[in-house]
Amino acid sequence: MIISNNLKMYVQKLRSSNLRPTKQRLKICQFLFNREKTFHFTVETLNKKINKNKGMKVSLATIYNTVEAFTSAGYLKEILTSKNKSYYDTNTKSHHHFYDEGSKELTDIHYSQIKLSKVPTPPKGKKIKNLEVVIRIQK
Amino acid sequence: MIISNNLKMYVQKLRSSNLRPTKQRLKICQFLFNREKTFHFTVETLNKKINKNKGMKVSLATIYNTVEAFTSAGYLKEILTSKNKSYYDTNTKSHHHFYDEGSKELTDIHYSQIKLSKVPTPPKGKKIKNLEVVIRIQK
DNA sequence: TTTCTAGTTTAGAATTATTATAAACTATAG
DNA sequence: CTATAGTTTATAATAATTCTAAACTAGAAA
Ligand SMILES: [Mn+2]
Ligand SMILES: [Mn+2]
Ligand SMILES: [Zn+2]
Ligand SMILES: [Zn+2]
Repeated sequence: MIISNNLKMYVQKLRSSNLRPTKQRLKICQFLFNREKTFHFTVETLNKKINKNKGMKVSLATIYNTVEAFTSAGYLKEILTSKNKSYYDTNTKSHHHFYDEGSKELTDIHYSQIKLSKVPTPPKGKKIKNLEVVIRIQK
Repeated sequence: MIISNNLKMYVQKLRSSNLRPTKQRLKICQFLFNREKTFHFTVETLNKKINKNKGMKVSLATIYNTVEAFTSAGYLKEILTSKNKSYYDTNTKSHHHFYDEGSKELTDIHYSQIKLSKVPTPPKGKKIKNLEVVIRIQK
């Protein structure tokens, strides 16, 4: 895969969600999606990594806006683990996580690695939106 | 059960955890623990309910301090559900929850109501701290 | 190509949840 | 009763996030 091809791909991807392919968004796309493995992050860590090298600076407000836009568009998934801080995941498929309370890091658990053989029915009028497990681990 | 007996009980309970039985703490104990069913709350809702009636006012700082002290003492459990807001539970036994994204309310699921027939081993050097499931529900 | 405009970026202000500070108050040991 | 460590409280500080409004820009239309 060649970088320029990726760029074109991201332009398509953004356009298809009615998001203009700005240089900020493309930079964030390259950073987030041009990788082999799942990436888990907070806005704070993403901001640091995006603005580490001396290229064009992306403002913190734009990082927030973009993460929100990408989540709405289905390119990112929000993972609820930690109180007071939002975590995001480039793996948008349904899957589970380990959450390390020490390092505060998430690790994927493939969906098939956890089997829920008994699940309660939700209260009437309500349906299950999501059944992903977060297993808290520590030393 | 008579209120005055409860009061004595809470005095014991607090003393046994090296917490002085102040009138603020006893008021919060009465409110939280003198009830049949599990109570789920945030600091915001607890503060409102404690200070609704025209009795002695308990400051927000004390609500925070007390919830923290009771959680450390094992009288309350923190439930991680919502980003950016801490939820607490008077049911300190290991159990699961429904979390309604609309009403933002928690409902207990008894531990036996969910069966995890396959659970991955944690990364080496790490152990599972907690395996409680939060099932997100919506209309 | 230039023009127009809605969408976007940005710095900074505002908001929300929580924690820290430090002075006044109080439970309780002696 | 007195001393003192623990507690409460108003308020300030911090952290994460959202809001605001002005400057900027992508891309449609002229
Ligand atoms: Mn917070
Ligand atoms: Mn927050
Ligand atoms: Zn993941
Ligand atoms: Zn519960």
